[in-house]
Amino acid sequence: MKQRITLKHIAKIFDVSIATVSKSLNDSHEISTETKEKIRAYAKEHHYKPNSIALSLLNKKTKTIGIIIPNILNSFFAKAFVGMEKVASENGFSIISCMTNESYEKEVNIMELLKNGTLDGFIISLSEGTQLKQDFSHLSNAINEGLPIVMFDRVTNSVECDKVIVDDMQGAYHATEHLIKSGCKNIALISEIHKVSVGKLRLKGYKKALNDNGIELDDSLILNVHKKDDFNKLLNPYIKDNKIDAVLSLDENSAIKAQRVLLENNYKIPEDISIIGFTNGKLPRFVTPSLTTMSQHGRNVGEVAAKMLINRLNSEDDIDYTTKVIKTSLIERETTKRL
Amino acid sequence: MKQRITLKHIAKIFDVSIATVSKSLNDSHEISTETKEKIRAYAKEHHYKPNSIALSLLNKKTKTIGIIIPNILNSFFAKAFVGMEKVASENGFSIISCMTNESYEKEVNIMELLKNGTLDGFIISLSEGTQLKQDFSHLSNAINEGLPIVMFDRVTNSVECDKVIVDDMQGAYHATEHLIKSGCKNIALISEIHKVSVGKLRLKGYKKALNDNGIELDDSLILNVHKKDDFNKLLNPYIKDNKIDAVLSLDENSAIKAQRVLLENNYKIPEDISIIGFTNGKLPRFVTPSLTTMSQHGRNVGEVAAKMLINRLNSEDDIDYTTKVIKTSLIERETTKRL
DNA sequence: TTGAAAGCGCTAACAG
DNA sequence: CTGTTAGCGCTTTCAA
Repeated sequence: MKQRITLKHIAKIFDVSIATVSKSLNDSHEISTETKEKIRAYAKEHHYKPNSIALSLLNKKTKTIGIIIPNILNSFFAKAFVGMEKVASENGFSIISCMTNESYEKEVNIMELLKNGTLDGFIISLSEGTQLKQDFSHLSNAINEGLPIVMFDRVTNSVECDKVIVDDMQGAYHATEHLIKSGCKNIALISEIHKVSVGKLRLKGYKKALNDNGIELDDSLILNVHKKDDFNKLLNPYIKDNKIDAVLSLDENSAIKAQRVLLENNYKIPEDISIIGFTNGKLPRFVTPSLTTMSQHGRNVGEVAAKMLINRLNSEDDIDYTTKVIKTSLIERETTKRL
Repeated sequence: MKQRITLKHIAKIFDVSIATVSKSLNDSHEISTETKEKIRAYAKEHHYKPNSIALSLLNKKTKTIGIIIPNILNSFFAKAFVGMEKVASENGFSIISCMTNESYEKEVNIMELLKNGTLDGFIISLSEGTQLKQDFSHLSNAINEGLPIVMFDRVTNSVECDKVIVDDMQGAYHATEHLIKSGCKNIALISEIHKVSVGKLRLKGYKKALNDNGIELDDSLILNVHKKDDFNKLLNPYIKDNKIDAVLSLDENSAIKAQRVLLENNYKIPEDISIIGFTNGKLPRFVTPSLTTMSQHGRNVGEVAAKMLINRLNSEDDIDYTTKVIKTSLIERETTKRL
């Protein structure tokens, strides 16, 4: 195992000072072309690489950003992550990533751990636990300590910072209206995410769409479910009495689960029952019949978030905080009737 | 924005030396309880955090590992990533992650970039480009420079290092034999990954299983496809003449794509045609009929890989390189007949 | 054109 | 018990 080569090594070789070597490698005009060339040649040949830890210590900048997401197995977050990684790497930033698994404690611990000088800033989507607890001091502390934060998707008004969100309410409104226009009147709403901000906003959009279209809200059609719930049992009451003609799912999984149950009960989709889901991963595309979904453009969300943070980090002066809204779009597939 | 608080600050406050403060906070017995307590109290109150960049420079250890994967949107890699993140965080390591998008150049660039002192070691699954080019010098260089590497899943014999692999050949063998035992004789093999090591191994397992069971290999049943290929066209010749009674897919997507086409052509699954796929993400579970797959236990692979690297980093003396093999297991669902 | 010195934040050996 | 010093690898005055 070779020792990593440092300025000191090179200095010794040529019997010059460390400063001379440093300046040579930085192509300073202070140094004679001759020395510069021999030093640079040597450095190249021996694959000299500046130690970025030393540089970080000196510059108080690490060119690294922390990305904190609830769960990378969720395809929206995965896509957002891909977008961030792309933008970061294009701009010479590295990414340190962590998953909270929806836990407030993990989120706080991670942030405490990473507020140790290794990062220039954070991009975060709040954990469910945090949105329940409504305690954001770990975030505001970070900002106070000079670590800028960009929040995306799951955000809070209680912290002032840059944000990238999806037009959740508008998206759900649009989806609901689409179902109504295609003739559906009894639209069940299924959600695994009623506890987080985006879930609440989407619910609002659903209600508003019903209202605007003169359909009375039937609370019994709103199903707040849990990941492990048995969809068969859940949906049975609605299926038996033909109570519903459409399902709007607010999260990634429940649309697919509902679809399975409906198919098993020999419903024709979309003739008998239409379905629209949120989050446009592989699942909706490959399922049979393929699922109409609201795309949240995860990759785009990620790109924008990373750009916002990097802009702030690269700029000298303070920039006003802004919130960018990414438009959702309805991807029509086979679980909805054509208008 | 508050300045980050340093030992120097605290030293000035109490008019003691920096060393005293350092020792106090490290609970050195050299310091009087009195001073120790007042200094620690102050530090706590003001949320003092040691600057880990400075510590890294001093210790020449960053407690950070780099994870390089082809693509996080692949659910095997995503699961492996989750496993690594878990183990790393349990052991106080941070993770810097990058995606190569299957590109050799990106892989090399990333590694060059990260060989700058920010990392203690790498965990990598080779990009398709690298496996095609068969140039691994960026990896062996890293090892020579004292950066240990653990390779997982897509590995190469050309580099000596720790490895975690899946028993790909055995897995494919098992899957093929399962199909044979359930009465299938004409088993089409579809693969998007014929260019990478694991794809080749799985192909071997398929061939061996046929051979061991007295079925002659029919090369025309081996379909090397590309992501964007139209599966309808691809499968048509086989479907038309009833040439196949089973499909074994070696990658994550093609099983599902094949299933779609077969369903559209009114085949009964598994009665007419059985299907087995590789990689056990959400897709196979939620699809109708649900898909029998070989699970590669991605999370487990990731955990083991991270443990291997961390063990090596934490241990003083050299450890012999080892290769761990994670067993695949067949998850029987609805696309195969019960034996 | 080159070098000496200071400093980024911290620890550790050694002195006092 | 406390402080001084040196040093991790690097850049940047300032002096020679």
